[in-house]
Amino acid sequence: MKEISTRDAIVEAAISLFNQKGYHGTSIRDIAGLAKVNTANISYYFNGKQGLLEYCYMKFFESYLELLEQVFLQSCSPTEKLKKLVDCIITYQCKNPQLTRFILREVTIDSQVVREIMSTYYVKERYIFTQIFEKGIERKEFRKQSISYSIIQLKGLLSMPFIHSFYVTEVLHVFVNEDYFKRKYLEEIHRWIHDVVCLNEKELSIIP
Amino acid sequence: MKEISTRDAIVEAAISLFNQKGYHGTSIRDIAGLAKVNTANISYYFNGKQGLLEYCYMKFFESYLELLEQVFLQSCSPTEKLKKLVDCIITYQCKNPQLTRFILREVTIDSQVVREIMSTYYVKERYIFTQIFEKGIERKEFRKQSISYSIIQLKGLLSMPFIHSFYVTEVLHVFVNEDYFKRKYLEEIHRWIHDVVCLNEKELSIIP
Amino acid sequence: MKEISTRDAIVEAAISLFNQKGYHGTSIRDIAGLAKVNTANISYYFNGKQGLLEYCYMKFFESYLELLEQVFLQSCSPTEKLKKLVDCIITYQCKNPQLTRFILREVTIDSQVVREIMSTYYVKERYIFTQIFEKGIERKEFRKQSISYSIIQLKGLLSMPFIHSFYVTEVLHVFVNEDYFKRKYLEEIHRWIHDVVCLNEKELSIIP
Amino acid sequence: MKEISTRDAIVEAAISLFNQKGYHGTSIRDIAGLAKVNTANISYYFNGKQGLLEYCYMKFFESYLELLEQVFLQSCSPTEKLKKLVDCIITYQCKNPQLTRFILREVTIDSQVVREIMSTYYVKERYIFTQIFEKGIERKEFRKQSISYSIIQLKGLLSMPFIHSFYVTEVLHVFVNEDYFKRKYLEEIHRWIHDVVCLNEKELSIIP
DNA sequence: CATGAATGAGACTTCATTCAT
DNA sequence: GATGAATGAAGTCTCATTCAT
Repeated sequence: MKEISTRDAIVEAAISLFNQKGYHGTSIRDIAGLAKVNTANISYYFNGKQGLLEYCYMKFFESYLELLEQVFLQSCSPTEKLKKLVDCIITYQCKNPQLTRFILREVTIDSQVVREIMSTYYVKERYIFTQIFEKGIERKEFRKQSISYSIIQLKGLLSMPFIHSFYVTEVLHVFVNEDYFKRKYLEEIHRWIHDVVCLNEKELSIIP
Repeated sequence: MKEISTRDAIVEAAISLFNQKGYHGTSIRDIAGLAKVNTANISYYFNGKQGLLEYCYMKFFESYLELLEQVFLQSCSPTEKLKKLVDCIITYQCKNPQLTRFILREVTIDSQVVREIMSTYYVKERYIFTQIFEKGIERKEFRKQSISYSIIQLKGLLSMPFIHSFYVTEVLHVFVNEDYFKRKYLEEIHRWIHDVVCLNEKELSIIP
Repeated sequence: MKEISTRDAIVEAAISLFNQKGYHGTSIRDIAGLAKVNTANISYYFNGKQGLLEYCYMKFFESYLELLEQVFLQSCSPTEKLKKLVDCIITYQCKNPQLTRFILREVTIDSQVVREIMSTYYVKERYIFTQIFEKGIERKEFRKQSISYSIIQLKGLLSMPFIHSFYVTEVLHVFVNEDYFKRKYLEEIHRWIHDVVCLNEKELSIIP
Repeated sequence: MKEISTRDAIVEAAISLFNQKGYHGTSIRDIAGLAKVNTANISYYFNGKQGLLEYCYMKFFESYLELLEQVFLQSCSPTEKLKKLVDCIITYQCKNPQLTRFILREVTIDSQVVREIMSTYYVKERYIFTQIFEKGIERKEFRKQSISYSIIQLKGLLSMPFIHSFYVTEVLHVFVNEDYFKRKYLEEIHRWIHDVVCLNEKELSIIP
């Protein structure tokens, strides 16, 4: 069996601890301790703690956006595409709950790196969302709506159970890591898409 | 003019900095510097940095829950009550955007204090939400639904623009602190209540 | 009933805490807290923590030396006088065990104040001891001996149970504050005086 | 020449300063300064100031008790054994006067660590003393006596010149670090053993 | 590739003291 | 005579990083 590499051990430990205690609340000693490697390796491999954080950002956003783009390029109706996108994101986040939570939290703090992420990854993400919404409205599948405000809602729905996983578990007793959650929650978002984003029959019938 | 007290100056500075850089990313020197007071005052008044954090938690949640309870006791239909509650929360959060963001972020990190908040304030909040949803379902104003999953969505919608205010501003160019935002976003949540939470006519007509 | 004065409350608290935790290990807040007075009073009455310490030194040594001098002036044989002195010192120390312990410990640390105490009080004490020993030797009540070395022994015997009261209680289960201890221990020192300091019959008989 | 290790330099400096100014009166900056090393090394090697203190305790008591046990296991008469023990202890203390003084003083302050020392090292020490005294009494070499009270006296004699070395030097002009002192003072304690602890001929002749 | 020693910077806290009241 | 606010200094400790090995 291949032993886990020092590098990977560090990343794994870092994600776990950044998730639990936040970036600033975690020391590289904690990380090295959990990963059972020497502290100096963190500087060696990632050029310091900051570098390790940036690596985590990259790890998350590179895959995340690749996923988005892949779905975006598929040819299907806007409604279908939006649903697929949502499935995809929830699936990705369910697979990486710790990384997701910590990134969603950390992205909340203003810093040079975060600004760069905003202006690259998040702008791309917005582009994709916007395109879908615009096409949907144009094709009369979607209700006329402020796309920005719809994105706010969508992102709220998509991130809530992950960033506040602690609340969801402790207070609502809903377990995000169970498969049941994923299916059920996707249904809920699909309903939101159908009832809030799309034109429903009632409204349709009003239009002459 | 009344001079601002040392104590209040500290709280104000703390909220601003905790919001910007996170609790762990902020030093008491930063806080004391911004508040233009001596560092030792933080220990003097709040029994240390941790105490200052706890004071902020209390400051936020005490008012927040008082608000919720006030609305909860009003006598009106569940739909009305839910709308009023949402208005109330958004108004409160708009008035205290920095405090809100930092609390929403910090509550994400597991710690003894956060567990206590979960088991007091958040449990009360859930109780209020649950009561309203149950009454709404009972009275056939609301669709039959999993209340927990509805709360997840609602809280996602309510918190998103505040916790991710940076994203909302920089990427979507929506300005949370403008009055326009509040009116517009409330409309959106009302729509969610109407289209997703409530029984709409279509469904009603199906029921014999 | 007369209420205990602020001043006295401070002294009492200080002695107790200096005894327990040492001078440097005690903060004036601790003292003020125990005495239930405001911290500023310590500076007010004693001109700071250092002043309070010096007051304690004085309180101990003034009475101590007065006692010694009183006994010294009595007219009786050197052996009797030495015994009386010992009784007196042990009685004094038994009455003020906390003060005694803390002074005996603190006097161990080199500082300006301690040097002054050495050169006043301790020099006087030595004078008294020396006089008695010299007279005793001269009168052939005492064995010929090095007075300095005898004083070392005597002071060791006199201070041990007080400075190491903790050890005496915990390890040897001898209770210094009981009246039995005082009687018993005085007997022991009297025996030391009789068997070690004095010329005993055997030796006497050798001398022609 | 072998360079002194950082670790050893710290210990040496600590002993010197703890001796001079007491544990609480010494700052780690002082220690690091004297040892000419970085302050952080103290936490690095000893896990904080408290850890350094505990190391000093161990350093003293481990050797001390090893010595005692070694002597204890020799086969000779109780009187001889007691004398050897005393020689041994005085020699050890003369070799480490600073460490001895500071330990004897610090052990005077109640704390968790001190309690542990009492219940391990001091209990062992008492056991050894007690065994010797019991055997001595049994064999009629020693006078019938309260062993606890004899131990108090013995320990008083053994520790006095070290814990109060400052007094001994300044007031009595006896120099503990000279070889003459050691020989002379041992004689004195031997006399105490002979005249106070042992049965002397006079008393022997009384017993039928 | 990996380690342990060592460091300088900076964080939090406590302390003794002062001052206006 | 007594108090509570406020402070500057100092103390301990942790942190991220570097370097020789």
